[in-house]
Amino acid sequence: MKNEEVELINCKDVLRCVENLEQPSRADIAKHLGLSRTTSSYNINKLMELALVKECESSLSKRGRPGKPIVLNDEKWYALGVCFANSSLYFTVVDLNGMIIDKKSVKIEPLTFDKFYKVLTKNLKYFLDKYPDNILPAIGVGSPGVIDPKTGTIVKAVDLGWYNIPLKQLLKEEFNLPIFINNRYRTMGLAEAKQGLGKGYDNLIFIGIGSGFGTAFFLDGKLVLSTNIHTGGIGHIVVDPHGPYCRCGKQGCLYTLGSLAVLEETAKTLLNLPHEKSFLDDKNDISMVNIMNAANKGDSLARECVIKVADPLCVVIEDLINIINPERIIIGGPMGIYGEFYCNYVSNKIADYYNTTDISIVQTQIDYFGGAVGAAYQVLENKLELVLNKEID
Amino acid sequence: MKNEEVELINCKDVLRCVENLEQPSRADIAKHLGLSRTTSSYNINKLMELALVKECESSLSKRGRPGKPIVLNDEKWYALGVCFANSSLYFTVVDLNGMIIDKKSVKIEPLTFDKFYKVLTKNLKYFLDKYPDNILPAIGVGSPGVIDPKTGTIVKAVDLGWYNIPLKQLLKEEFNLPIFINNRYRTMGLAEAKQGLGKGYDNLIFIGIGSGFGTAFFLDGKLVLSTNIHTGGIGHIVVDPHGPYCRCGKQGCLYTLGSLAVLEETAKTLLNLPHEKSFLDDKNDISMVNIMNAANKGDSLARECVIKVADPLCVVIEDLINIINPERIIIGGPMGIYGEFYCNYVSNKIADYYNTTDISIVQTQIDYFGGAVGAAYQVLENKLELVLNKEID
DNA sequence: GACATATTGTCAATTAAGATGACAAAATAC
DNA sequence: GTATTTTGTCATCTTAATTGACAATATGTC
Repeated sequence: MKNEEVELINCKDVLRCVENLEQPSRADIAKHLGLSRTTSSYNINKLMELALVKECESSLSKRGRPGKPIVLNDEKWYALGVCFANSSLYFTVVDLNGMIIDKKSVKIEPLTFDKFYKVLTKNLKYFLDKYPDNILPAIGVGSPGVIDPKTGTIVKAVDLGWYNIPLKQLLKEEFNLPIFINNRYRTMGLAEAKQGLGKGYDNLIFIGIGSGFGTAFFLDGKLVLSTNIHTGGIGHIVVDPHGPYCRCGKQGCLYTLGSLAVLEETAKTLLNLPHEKSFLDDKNDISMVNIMNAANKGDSLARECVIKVADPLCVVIEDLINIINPERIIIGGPMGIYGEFYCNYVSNKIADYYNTTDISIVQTQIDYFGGAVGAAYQVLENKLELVLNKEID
Repeated sequence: MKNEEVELINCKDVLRCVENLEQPSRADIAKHLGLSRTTSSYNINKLMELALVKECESSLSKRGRPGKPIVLNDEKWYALGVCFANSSLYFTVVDLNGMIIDKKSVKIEPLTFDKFYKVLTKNLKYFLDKYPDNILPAIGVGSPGVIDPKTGTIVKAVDLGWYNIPLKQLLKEEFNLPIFINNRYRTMGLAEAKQGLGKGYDNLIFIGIGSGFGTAFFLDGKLVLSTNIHTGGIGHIVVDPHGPYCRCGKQGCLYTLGSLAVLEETAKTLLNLPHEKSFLDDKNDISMVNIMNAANKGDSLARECVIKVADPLCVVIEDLINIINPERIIIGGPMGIYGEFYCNYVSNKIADYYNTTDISIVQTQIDYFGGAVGAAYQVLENKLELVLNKEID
């Protein structure tokens, strides 16, 4: 290992300490890493020069000279992240703590790749120009579909009809900056893992549910990149071998029984049959959001629809628990965001079989902008190298 | 990072080069790691003094002074591994290449923990005494049941009636050596990943099938420790929600439909009904091994039995493919070892739905001693620290 | 309030490991 | 036979972590 690398590693370790410990002093960090106070101090001073950390006022003090508490510097550097979801591009600018400084969403109409790319680049330029001295020189992206994070290619996004689009390369040529791309449910999961309901869990699954199903696995504390790249993901796990045929070639997979489309169709069918009075009777638009909201308020017809799509999800979640044994599963994406009753139902049903101290199932806390925050976290994870102008991929 | 650590890391990187490259010279290693030839040489010489590597005769040569090829030294250090399977303890002594130098198996009768522990310690002592100057100061163990590798506890081994046994601590006190413990299917998987059919695959699943089901996941090139520690593993994935009740509380899980016991019961049932002539008619003992062998030879009644337990396995394997997306799945453990037809049937059935260039399903190549070889690999992975007398756990 | 004790952050000097450049050794190319 | 290429090693240099000393600054105790 080169000396240069060693210094980078030490610096990174020190930076991680600042992130993970509670306002540590130089001495605390030295103790935590087994380094000398001198080395800790040397690296902290270097990080201060780079404006990645700063000293703040000491609060409580014990016997002895009080150490100066070090925290992430939230005044100089920001990270730019963008995520495509809900037919819109969501842009966020976050500080080093992942707190949103600026944000914007833009509807893509008509929904073509050309329009998407035009809005994407135009707004990225807008934010890069708006904070010329502050934005870390990189862009984080969350995209729908099957993404290969190494090459930065959208391998396929079936619903959009996009295949083999080298988005990373396109953006790299456009902006001459390092680009970090991952599936949008991976970036949403990253946001939850870093600052949301996944914080502190070493073994975590984030399930994103919208028109399709996506997952982010965190095992032994790290986001697993290899899973679910090329195959159908959990959406094509068979729940009922006698169920409806799917375009994947099998019958009764989760996609055919538990998707957003099934929820909406079920509601329409039930509303056309004789039924009790329902909130949904008044609505012109029988959308997922309306059904979820009605179910949350206690509407029995809506709840019947939600349960119909939640039961197949429970089967797949049980498979996930048996195979992966996560400590927590977070249900996110559009159905998770609006599905308070949906998530509670799944959580309670799983609690019938599994001990809730071993596994908790919770509703996501982040909205559509969360995917963009997670995309920005991909940049934040490389902040030191970016500020030092190291080569990244 | 302490200077000491840096040296260890460099030394380890160099050692890994010797393992992974084809007889590299000092210069090859320097090039591969981006180090200077001086540093590469320094570390190789250090490793030679520790008797972990050695020079061998150069074979092919290009223009210029030929480098001296470096290989693992298979003459000085051995690793001791033991695995409990098939009511027996399997002991192996392997060299640094993982080649078996010495082996022994002992049947445990009666099958109690006291007897197990007595035979275990007695034979470990035997091998430690037999190679007093050669055995790396550590012991690798593969055990049935749910194992927590961090604490080294057998959390539960239901079939044996063992609960919360601190095996690592017991052996540590007995031998005063570092102990590495993992589930036996994890150690079998490790052997396959290191030297068998899993070599070269970054994303790999080993499924061990005997009285129960166990798995070892290798993701992004590393054995995942967190999965399947506390829950039922793939054995309790529901295949048919209307199937037989299981002690896990659910109906139709893999354990109730695809286990060794189901195979044997199915054979007994079919043999009592009117049937074509079968090899099994002559046997007094309708055991898994006999059924598998008959099926391998083409016996139709035996094949019917095998297919009955293979079909549920296929369902679970499809789940695994959808969730994990491995490049290869290796079927091992007793049913895998004897199940040539069984494995081929599963492989062919999966090939109907998935592209065989994306995913291959193969029969294990290692026998019962493989679990002990894998257990020894746990020691080999720490050989440098062990020889340097570094603290391990 | 005075003094002892504890802890922090920094400095100069020391130590250690990787890099550099030179050079002899040992092969092939022409 | 000579030029060319590549290897492994040596002395020297560079760099970053450590050590030990010391001033600064807090609390605890009498």
